Amino acid sequence: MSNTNADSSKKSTAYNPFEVETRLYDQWVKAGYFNGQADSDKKPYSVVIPPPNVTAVLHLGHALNNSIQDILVRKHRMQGFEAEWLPGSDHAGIATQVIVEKQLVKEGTTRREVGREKFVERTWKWAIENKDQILNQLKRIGCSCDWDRTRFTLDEGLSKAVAEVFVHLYDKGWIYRGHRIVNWCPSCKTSLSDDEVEHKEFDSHLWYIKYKIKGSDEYLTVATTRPETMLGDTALAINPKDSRYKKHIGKTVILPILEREIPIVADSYVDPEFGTGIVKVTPAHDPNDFEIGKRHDLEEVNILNIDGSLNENAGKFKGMDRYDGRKALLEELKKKSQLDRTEDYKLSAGTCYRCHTIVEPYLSDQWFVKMSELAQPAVEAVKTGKLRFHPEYWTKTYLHWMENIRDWCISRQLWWGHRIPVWYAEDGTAFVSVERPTAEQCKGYDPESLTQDEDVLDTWFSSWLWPFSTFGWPEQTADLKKFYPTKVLVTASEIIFLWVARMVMAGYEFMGDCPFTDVYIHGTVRDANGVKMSKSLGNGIDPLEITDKYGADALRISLVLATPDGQDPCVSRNTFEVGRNFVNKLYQVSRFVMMRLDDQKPTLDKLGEVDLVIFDRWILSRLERTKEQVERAFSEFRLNNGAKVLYNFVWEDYCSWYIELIKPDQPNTPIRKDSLKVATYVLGEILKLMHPYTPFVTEEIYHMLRGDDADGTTLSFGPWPTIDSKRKDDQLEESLKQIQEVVTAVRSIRAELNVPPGKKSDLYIRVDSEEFGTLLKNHHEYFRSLARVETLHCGVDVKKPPTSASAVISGAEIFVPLAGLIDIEVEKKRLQKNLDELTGQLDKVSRKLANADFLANAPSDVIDRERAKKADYQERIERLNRNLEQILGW
RNA sequence: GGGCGGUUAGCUCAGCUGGUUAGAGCACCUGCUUUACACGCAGGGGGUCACUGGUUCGAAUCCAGUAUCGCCCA
Repeated sequence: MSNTNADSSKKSTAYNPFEVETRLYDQWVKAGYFNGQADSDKKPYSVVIPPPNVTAVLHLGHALNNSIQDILVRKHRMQGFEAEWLPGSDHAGIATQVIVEKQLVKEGTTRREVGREKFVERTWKWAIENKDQILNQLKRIGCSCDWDRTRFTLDEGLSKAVAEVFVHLYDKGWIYRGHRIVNWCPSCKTSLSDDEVEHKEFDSHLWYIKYKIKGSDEYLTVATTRPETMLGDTALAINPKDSRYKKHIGKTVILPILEREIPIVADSYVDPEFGTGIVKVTPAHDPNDFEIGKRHDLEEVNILNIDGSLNENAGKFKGMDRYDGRKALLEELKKKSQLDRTEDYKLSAGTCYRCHTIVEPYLSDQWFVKMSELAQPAVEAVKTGKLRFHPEYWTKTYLHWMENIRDWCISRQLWWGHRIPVWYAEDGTAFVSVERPTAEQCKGYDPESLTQDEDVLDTWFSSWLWPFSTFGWPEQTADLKKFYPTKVLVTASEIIFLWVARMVMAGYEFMGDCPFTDVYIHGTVRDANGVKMSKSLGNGIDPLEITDKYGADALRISLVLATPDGQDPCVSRNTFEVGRNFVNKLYQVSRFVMMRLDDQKPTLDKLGEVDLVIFDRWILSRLERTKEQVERAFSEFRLNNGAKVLYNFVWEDYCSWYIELIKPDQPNTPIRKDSLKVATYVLGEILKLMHPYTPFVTEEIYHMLRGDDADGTTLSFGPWPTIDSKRKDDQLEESLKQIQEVVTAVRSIRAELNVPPGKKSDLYIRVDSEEFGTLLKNHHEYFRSLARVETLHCGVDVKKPPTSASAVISGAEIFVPLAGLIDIEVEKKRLQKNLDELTGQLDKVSRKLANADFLANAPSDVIDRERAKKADYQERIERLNRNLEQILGW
């Protein structure tokens, strides 16, 4: 911001992504690059998108999730796979219904007033208007989805799949209707599955209530966190082994306020340590009490309406909200002296994952899926390695849940969703069928007189079929044949149970095969303070705002660079500068190469016959190493690593060293022809390796370099760089490291002694070996401008020129004559610092080598290495000392 | 209460099967209108690797425990 003046005085050549990105994306879609072909001979690589809710707008979590998928899909498309990335969205039963209901309330009406048919119609309208919003936003960030195959969980085909699955499981006896305690959200007015409930801690109290024993003046005191449920108590329970209360078993107590007489029962569920060791039993409002009630044949008294208010069973509290009722009831108990005491208590309570209201355990008739058998093959899949999690440790979480799996409550008291395919006759006889039963199916009953179950199915009951219902199941389509099973599922950890595990079960049950082989779990995006981004906190960053500001490529690569394996990325607005800068760097170096190419035709895809100098061979060696590391990163699902490897290779090896090395001393002198070919070829490989991460800028540069018409030229189909290990040369890389050390040493001297950058200086190097000397002499034309060298003197018996600054590196002594420029104090400090460092290291290594145990036990190559180190340190210290003494003599 | 993960430079993180001079990016300091790039170049400062104990010739790395933060499950 402070250099606005500099910006305006010089025309900026910075990369401008906006025009590029929209233009290229249109081209790609028009050309059909993203459309998977079911009849292709290529091996499939298919991925289904975790369908975002129709209610969702794009947030950074989506951006990260979909960037990762796009990177994987694009890479495999380049590798020659038939890539298919199927997009879509899910109808999000509760969330969507809540939105439309709110609209109705604003209009002064309710869904019941409007009626089911009209309400569903209206919700559809809303869904159609909104369901493409987030998918369109994904286009902005460059996702290469097959848009022609976009699906919605309420599409006809997918709905048919849901009904088929319901009937299939019902026929197998794995779907049943039960009178059970479920999690009830009084705000959404529906049941929730266990996995849709989030437990949170609250500061609350433990209330001690006194129950009078009938026919006595004695009281029994009970501790409870939910006093209002007392109104539904139908017993007190004690542990049969609890000697304190044994004598009361079989007696009855009088329920305060309602004055109902209820029994005292013995049940081993009761924990004598908790509270007073006596518990109140409310079978209709607590899952454990429900079980106790079953065992003791207790009455179930429901005291709540579906909105959480107290019903007629609550006596004088009828009509009050549950918490107002609690207050009133406590007042009343106090008045009657039946509230013994109140203690502070940390309460863990379930909340609705959609609206965060505290859920109530609620007794009702619901449909359940029996899970134990379904889970078996899903457990096997992981144990046999057929299904792998990345990072691997998620396997444990998955298995733990699978092995303790509980039945799944799938009915929801909503109107928006797949209506349960069950029809009832007036006498309650139920018929389960994909469509309304025919006369034949419901023998004896008039099909028209049947009424369909009022409830709809859990949204996850449709999304667990997503990997195959989207490809046409239950029809045996060509798509299904080609693209199922999919390859990888990419998601955050929050929905491993809700979605991933269930998909695996459905895959085995209905397709006979695991729906994917790899599950890639990435972190959840947090803000700079490590707090989860959320709408309610308002700490989110809009990915489109970032895209507008920095471009989609910058957004993508920044996110990936910021996301460590399996950990949560902490992201702030300037996180994205990293990617923006990187994209620009790539663009700038490409501009440079292009300018130097002039009319030469670039050799982007292969190197051809070239005469290589050492630096050419070096960058080619580094390139191969980079390819290997990138490939490894992909195979291990460590995209973050892959991005870092590319970042370093491009910035350090390619831009800072290679391009600078081959740049001629004088401006406007052409670069050595074959080195330019190498530079161009390496750039081409960089573009390909980076294309999955930053598709736009790489494609744009590719077009620019080729100079041909953009149409029909694309990196989308590769070729993906292949590895040529023969080009790797460890020794060569070592030699280059030495040259780099020389350059760095000279630069360091010049910088620390404040030599004006424009002033060149001579360079004297005393080398230990002729070999090193020859290497430096033969190539000094290349590095002399990097070190600002006027004349190089190099050899085994070079003498230190008077008043020169010095540096000591392995195998060489470096002298820079600086008559009149040298500050003795500064130079002394420099050398002394260096000396101190080396002395410390020598000390360490000497002690090691003086240790007889070390010499006896360590492998010989380790010992040799330590000895070599020691010799090197000694040599360098000696030289530093000599140089220091000389200065002192000045 | 059970399980999982983290704790390495001011910040965000690398560091694979123990032997590296503990690295990178950002931030910071110094210098620079150097032939693509100030969204840049060069140089530099900064870490008792959470703690304690153990294994080992040798531990950031392996083991045990403690502390602390986070997530999941109950």
